[in-house]
Amino acid sequence: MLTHAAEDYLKSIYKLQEKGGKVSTGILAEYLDVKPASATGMIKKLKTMKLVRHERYRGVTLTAAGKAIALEIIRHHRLLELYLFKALGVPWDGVHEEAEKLEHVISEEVEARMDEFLGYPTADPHGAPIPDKNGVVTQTASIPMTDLQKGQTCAVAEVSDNDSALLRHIGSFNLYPGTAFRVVEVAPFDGPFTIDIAGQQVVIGREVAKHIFVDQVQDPDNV
Amino acid sequence: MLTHAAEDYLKSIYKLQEKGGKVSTGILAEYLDVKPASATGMIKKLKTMKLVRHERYRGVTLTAAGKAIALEIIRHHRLLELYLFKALGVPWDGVHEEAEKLEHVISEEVEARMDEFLGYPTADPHGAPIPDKNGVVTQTASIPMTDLQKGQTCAVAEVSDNDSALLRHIGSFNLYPGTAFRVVEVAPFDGPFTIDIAGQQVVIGREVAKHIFVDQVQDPDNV
DNA sequence: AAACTAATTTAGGCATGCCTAAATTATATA
DNA sequence: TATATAATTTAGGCATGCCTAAATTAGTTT
Repeated sequence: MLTHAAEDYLKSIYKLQEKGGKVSTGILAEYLDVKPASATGMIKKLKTMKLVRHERYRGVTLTAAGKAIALEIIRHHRLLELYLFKALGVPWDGVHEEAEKLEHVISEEVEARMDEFLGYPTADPHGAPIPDKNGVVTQTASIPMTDLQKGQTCAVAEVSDNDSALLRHIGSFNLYPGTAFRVVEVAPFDGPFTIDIAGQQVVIGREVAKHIFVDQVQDPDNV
Repeated sequence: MLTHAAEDYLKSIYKLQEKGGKVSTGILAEYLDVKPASATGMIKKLKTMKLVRHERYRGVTLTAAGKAIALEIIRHHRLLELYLFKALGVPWDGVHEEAEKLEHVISEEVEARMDEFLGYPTADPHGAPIPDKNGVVTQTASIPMTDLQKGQTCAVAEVSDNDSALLRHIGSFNLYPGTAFRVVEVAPFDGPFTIDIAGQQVVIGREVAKHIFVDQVQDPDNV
C-alpha cells in the first residue's frame, strides 16, 4: 500500500495536470507546500513504482496506474465531503479539511456504503465531480461568474473548496451549487456584481466572483 | 499534536491497566505487536511529554493527562464502531479494524455529530462502554458466560471485539449485546453450552463462551 | 552467595519524508 | 556567444518509529 504522502502527490499531480497542463517540480512543490527538493525526492520514488513518468527538467505525468490511484483518492475525498455535509451536517466550509485526512484511511467497504447512502452522487457540496467507482469523471461545462453580462440568468455549478472563510462568505448568500440567480448589474471598471437570488438582491465582489463557476447561462428575453 | 503511534501506546497502556494491573514493557510490546526495545523508546518519549510515569524494570502508568488522551481515543474508536454499524451498515466484525484507523483522524466536530446522531450512546456494538465527552466511563458489571449454570437466564453484555471470525460466528447465533437467552444444558467435563435464544436452541463451544460476557443473570423459578 | 534465566534497556541501523545549502542544467538577455 | 537568472537536482541532516544484537538489571535457584 502507498503512504499518505505518496497519495497526496498523485492527487496533486492529477489536479495540476487538469487545469494547467505541464506539471513542473516547482509548481507541484508549491501546491503541496513543500520545498522543490522534497518534491524531486518523491517524484523519484513514484517513478520507481511506475506511477509517474518523469524527464529531468521537463515535468511529471501520471501513468495509467498513477491516474487510477489519484482518481480513487479524489473519489474518496469528494464522497466524504458530501457524506459529512449531508449525513452528519458538518458545515460546508469544514468538510474539505476533514476529508483531507479521512480520504487516505477509509476502506472500499465504507466508500461503497457512503456511495449507496448518497444515491450514487456525481458532485460534491462544492460542485466538483465525483469520479465513479471505475474512475470515470463526468465533467460539466461551466464558466467563471466574472464572464457574465447584465441581465443573464444562470445556476451555480461549482465553487473553489480550499478557502474556508470564502466558503462561509459564499454560503451566507446561499450560493450553493444548483442555486439559480440573475445578474442585475455589473459595476464598471471591474467592479462588483449585483445579483438577484430568489428575490433577494446581493452584491458579490469581483474577487469572490472569480471563485464561482456557473452554467445554464441564458440571455434576458427582452433584448 | 500527538502521533498516531503515541496515541496507540496510550490507548494500549490504558486497556492493559484496566484488566491486568501492572503494565510491563514486554506486555505492552506484545500487545502492540512490537519488539520490547521499540516500546522502551516510545515510553521514554511519552515520559518526557508527562503522559506516563515510568520506573526502569517496574512498568508504566498513565498520568492524568495521558489517561485523558487514552479515553479520548477509546471514545473515538467506540463511537466510530457504533456509527459505522448503525448509520452505514458495516457488519459488526468489520467495524473494529475500520475504527482503528479512523480514531486518530476524526475531528471533535465529527465526534460530536456522530454522538448526537446516535443519541449519546453508552456502549459500542460489542457492548464495550463509550466514555462520555468528559472521559467518564460507565462500567456495567458482567460475568463470563462460562460461569453460568444450567437453567439460568441472562442477557449478553459484551463480547471481545478483536477476532473478526469469532464475531461472525457469534453473530450467526444472534448473540448481540442485549440479547437474552437461557442455559438449557451444560455438558460435563468443560463441554459446550446449549442455550435457548428466542425459542431456538444453539450449541456454544467453551472457547467461544469465554469471549462472551453476560449480565441480568437470574436463577430458574423452579428450583 | 553464585549462577542462571528472564526482562529490560542501550546501541546502532533502516525507511520515510521533510529540510537547507550547494551544484547543476536550462533559458533568456545582452 | 557569453552571461545572468531561474528551475531543478544532489548531498547531507533531522525526526519518527521500527528493527536486531549486545549489555545490563532483576529475580530465582541451587
